[in-house]
Amino acid sequence: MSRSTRNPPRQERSIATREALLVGAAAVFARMSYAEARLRDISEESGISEGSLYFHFGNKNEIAAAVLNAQQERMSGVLTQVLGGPGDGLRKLRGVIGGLAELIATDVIVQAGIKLASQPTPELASAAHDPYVEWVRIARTLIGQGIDDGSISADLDVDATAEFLNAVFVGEQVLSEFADSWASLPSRIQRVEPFLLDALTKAHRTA
Amino acid sequence: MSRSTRNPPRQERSIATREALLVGAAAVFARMSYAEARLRDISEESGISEGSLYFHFGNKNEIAAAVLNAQQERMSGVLTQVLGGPGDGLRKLRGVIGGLAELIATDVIVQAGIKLASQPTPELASAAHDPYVEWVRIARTLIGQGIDDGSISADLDVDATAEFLNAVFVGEQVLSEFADSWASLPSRIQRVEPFLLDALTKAHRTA
Amino acid sequence: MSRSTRNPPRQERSIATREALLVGAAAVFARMSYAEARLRDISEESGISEGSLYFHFGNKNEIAAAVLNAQQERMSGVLTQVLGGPGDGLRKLRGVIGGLAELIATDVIVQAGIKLASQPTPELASAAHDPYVEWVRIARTLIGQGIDDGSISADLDVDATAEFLNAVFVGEQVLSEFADSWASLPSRIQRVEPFLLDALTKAHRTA
Amino acid sequence: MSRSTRNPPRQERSIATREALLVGAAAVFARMSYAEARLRDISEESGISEGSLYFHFGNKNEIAAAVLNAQQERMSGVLTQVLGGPGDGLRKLRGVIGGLAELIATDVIVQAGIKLASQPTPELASAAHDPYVEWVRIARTLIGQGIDDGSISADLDVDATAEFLNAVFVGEQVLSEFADSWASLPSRIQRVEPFLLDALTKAHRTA
DNA sequence: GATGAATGAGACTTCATTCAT
DNA sequence: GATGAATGAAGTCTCATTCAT
Repeated sequence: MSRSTRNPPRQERSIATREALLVGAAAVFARMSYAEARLRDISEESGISEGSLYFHFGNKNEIAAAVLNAQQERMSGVLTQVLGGPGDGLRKLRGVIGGLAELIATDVIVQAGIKLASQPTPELASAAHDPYVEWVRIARTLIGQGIDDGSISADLDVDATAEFLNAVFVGEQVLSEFADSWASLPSRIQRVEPFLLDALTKAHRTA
Repeated sequence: MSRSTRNPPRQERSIATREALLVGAAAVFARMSYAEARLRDISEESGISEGSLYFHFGNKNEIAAAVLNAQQERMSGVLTQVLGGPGDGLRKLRGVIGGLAELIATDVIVQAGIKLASQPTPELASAAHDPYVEWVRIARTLIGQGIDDGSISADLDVDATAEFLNAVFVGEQVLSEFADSWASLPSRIQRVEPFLLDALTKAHRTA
Repeated sequence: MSRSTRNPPRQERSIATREALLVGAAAVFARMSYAEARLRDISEESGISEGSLYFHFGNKNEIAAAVLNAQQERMSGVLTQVLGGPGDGLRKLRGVIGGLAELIATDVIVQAGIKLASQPTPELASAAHDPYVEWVRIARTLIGQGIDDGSISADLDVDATAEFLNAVFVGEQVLSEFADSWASLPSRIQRVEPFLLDALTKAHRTA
Repeated sequence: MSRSTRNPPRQERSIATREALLVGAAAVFARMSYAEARLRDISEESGISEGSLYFHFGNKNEIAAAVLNAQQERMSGVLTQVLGGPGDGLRKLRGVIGGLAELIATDVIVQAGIKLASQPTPELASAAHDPYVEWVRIARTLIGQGIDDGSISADLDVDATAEFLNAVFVGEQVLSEFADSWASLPSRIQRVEPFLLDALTKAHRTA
C-alpha cells in the first residue's frame, strides 16, 4: 500500500486541515456572532484541535478574515460567470441577483461572510464590506448597460436605482436570516421580482 | 438654595438612574454586538456604577430586554399616532414608513433594538422580533385598506407587497447602519420612495 | 391615645429592632455558614432593612459576636440554675447535660452559636469557644464533687472522664445537626444516658 | 540528561496536575469553610493556575465533590483491610476505630472531607454524608458479630450502642479539630477507649 | 503537522458597607 | 431611628493564546 493513497502527503494533509477549519469556522460564524463564537466551537465543528488552528491562522481575527476572503472569491466567481455570459443589461442584472441568491442560499462560507459583515471588528470592516461594494458597482454598470441597450427604462436615476435594488436584496437576506433559513432566499427573491422588473422597465414617476 | 432643589427625592433619583442606565446601554448596544458590549462600557457610558446596574436590572440579558421593551413602546407610539391620523391607506402607509425612519434616525434606543435583533440571545429572540412582526402586520392592514379606498392598485398580492415593502425598509436600515450613520435613513427612504409609490399604485405585471 | 401604647418610644422601638435583628441573624446562622449568610438573608428573616443593621451593629462580624454573647448568657443561665439546685454531683451532672440539651433543642440563638463555633472567623474564635470551655470546666468540677460525695466512682481519671462526656455531648450535637433536627438532641441524649451512667458509676477497667 | 527523564509524558503530567489540585484543595478545605475557600487559595496551595483548575474540574463544587470521593475511597480502603483481617468482633471494632482515627490524623483529604461534611452545599450533601453512613453500618455489623462470638456483651441494644460509638467518635473528631490538631485524634481515642471497652463488654444497666 | 494541557487577562456577578433622605 | 439606593472590591468562571511533546 503506497502511503499516498492511505495517508496523503504532508502538504495535502495540511491543506485539507486548513480547509476543514475554514468551513467549520464558517458554519460557526453563520450561526452566531463573531464575539460569541468560541475557538472551541470551531474546533468541534471542524474536528481539528484548537492548537492546530494556530498553525494555520494567526488568531481568531485572521480566521474570520480568511472566511471573508473565501466569500469574496466565490461571489466574484458567480459575478464573473454571469457577466461573461450572453444577454442584455436587464437579463444580466436578473442573472446576477438570482445567481447571488442561489449562492447565499447554499454556501455556508458566504452566509458566514454576510453575518460577519453586520458586526465587524474594526480590522475586518473593510474585508467585510468589499463584497457589497463590488456588487453595487456591478449593479450600477449593468443598469447603465441596460439603459444603453434599451432593456431598462431610460429615465431612471442610475444611482438611486442601484441603491433601491441593493436595499431589496440586502433586506431579503436579513429577512431570510431572521427566518433561520437562508434556503428561503431564492424563493423570496422570486416573489418580489415582479416589483423589481416594474421598477426597472416601466416609465418612472417623478417624486 | 434649599436642599430640596439640589437633590431630588429618592424615588425620582432612582428612576433617573434607571433611565440613565437604559440610555447608556442603548448607546453601547447601538455600536457593538451584545456579546462585545461589556458592563463596564455601559457603566462608563451612563456614569452609573456597575454595581448599581444590578440593583435596577437582574443581569446583562435583562438590561437588553429592557432596551427592547423601550424600543417597542416608542415604535408603537409612532404607529398609533399615524394610524389614528387622517388620510387614505397609501398616505398612512407612507406616513408610517416616514415616521419610523425618522424615529430610527434619531432614537438611540430604537437603533440599539435594531442591532440587538440581528444577533439575539435565545432569551431575547422573541422580544427582538416583536417590533418587526407588528410593523409588517400594520403594513398588511394598510395595504388592504388602500386597496379598499382606491389609493393602492387593486391587483396587488397583499402578502407579497408587504414583504416587498418590508425588505426595502429593512434593507435601508442595514445600509444606513453600514454607513455608520442612522441619520441617513430618512433621506435614503426618500430616495427610493418613487419606486415604492410606483409599486403600490401602478398596475402590476404578473411574473 | 397616648403615643406609648400605639408607637413605643424611640428607645423601646430601637431595642425591639435590635432584638429582631439578633434573632433573625441567629435563624440564618443556624442554617448556613457564616460566609454563606448574606446580610440580605438576615434582613429578610428579621424584617429589618440592611441599612438599620449598621445602626445597631458595626458590621457582619459584630452581629455574629452578639449572637455568641447571647448564647453564652443563655447557657450560663441554665448552668447557674442547675448548679444552684439540690442534688449530689452525679445528679447535677445529669441535670446540666439534660438542661443544655433541652436548651440547644429549642433555642435558635444557641443553635446558631454552635454552628458558628465550627467555622470561626479569627475574630470570633474566642467568643465561639468560650461556652465549650465553661461547660467542660463545670463538668470537671461536678465530677470531682461526685467523687467526693460518693455518687461517682472514685477510681475515675477526672480529666479523661470530662473529655469523654464532652465528646459524647458534642458528638450528639453534630449528629442531630446532620439529621437536620436539633429537636432530636434530648432524645438522643436519653438514648445514650445508660452508657454515661455506667461509665460514671461502675468500677473502671484500666487500659 | 535525556529529555524524557526531565519532563514526564503528557498523560502523566496531566494526572500529576489533577492530583496536585486535589491535594491542594483538600488542604484549603481542611482549614476553612467551603464558602470561605477561594479558588485563588487552591491555586496557590497547589501551585497550579486557576485556569487549569477548570480544565480538570467543572467548577468549585466539583472539586469539592472530587475531594469527597477521594475521602470515601481512602476510608473504604482502611475498612476493607481491617474487616478482612483476623480477630473477633470487638477486636475488629477497635481496629476500625483506631484505623480511621489514624487515617483522619494523617490524611489531609480525609480531614477536608470531614470539614466539608459539616457545611455541605446541597449538591454535596449526599457525597459528604456517605462515609458516615458506611462507618455506622459497619459498626452495627461488627457489634452484632461481637455479640455472636461472645466478645461483646449480649444484652446490648445494637442500634443504641452503634449510635453511642458514633457519637464518641464524631465528638472526638470535632474536639481535635477545635484544638487545631487533627494529629491529636488517635491519642484522644486512646484516652477514652477504656470507657468504650466498658460499655461494650460489661453487663449493661437498664435506664 | 497536530494536539493536550496550561495560562492569565478579563468578563459577569455578588455583597458588605456607606450615605442622603 | 430607619431605609432605599449606590458603590467598589473581590469572587467565580470563560476563553484566546501558547508550548512541550
